[in-house]
Amino acid sequence: MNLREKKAMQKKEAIMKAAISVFAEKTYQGATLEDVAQRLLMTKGAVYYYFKDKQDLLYQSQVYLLENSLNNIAEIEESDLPAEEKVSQAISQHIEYVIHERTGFESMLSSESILSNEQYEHILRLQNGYEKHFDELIQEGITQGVFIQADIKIVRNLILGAMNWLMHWYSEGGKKSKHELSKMIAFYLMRMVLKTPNDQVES
DNA sequence: CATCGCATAAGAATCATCAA
DNA sequence: TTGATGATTCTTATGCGATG
Repeated sequence: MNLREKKAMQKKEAIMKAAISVFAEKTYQGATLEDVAQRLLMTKGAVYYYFKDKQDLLYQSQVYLLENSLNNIAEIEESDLPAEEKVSQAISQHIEYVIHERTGFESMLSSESILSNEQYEHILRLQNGYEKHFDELIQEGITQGVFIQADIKIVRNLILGAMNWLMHWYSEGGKKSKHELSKMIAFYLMRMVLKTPNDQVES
């Protein structure tokens, strides 16, 4: 990727981030591309230079968020941390990202009706890919004997469900920083799968 | 009251054109 | 040549009075 392409990517990223927050504030239908453009002190013509149309902007924004999540978890998976630590990190990192880009993830829930089938299917594939990474991390813990013999799918959905529900109750003004909070939640969720001393004795 | 037709507005998308 | 502009055209939604 040459310099020019990198620059263009940065610009696209900036537009996508602006779009995510504008869509979150005014809803997709309620927001105009002028709103998005104004946030970056550009004109809507410039937005059309980078994106085919409004729907394309929404689609690419969501792909962008998901791909970032995927990269994050893949990085953790490839690291040489103990399995227990990997899952714990994946959880707290997911939480911090969801809080950080809360608005974008919220709108992902309602985008099914807006995006084309192909677009939505691609989003789903990315989500599945993310879940798969999570499953692999959990499996690792089980194989290494630090987690209980759990049903991976159920455990994964419980963890993801708990994390994604967070965006409904999290508030900026809370006492805990998002870092503290994510660590706490990771701690609680981990207890669902971690072996306790009792488990160790049995097996 | 329902609805038809029309005016108006707002937003989406295109296009000629410009500056760096 | 590329990125960006802003005027424009196209499209859709909204209001609203006239008409049956």
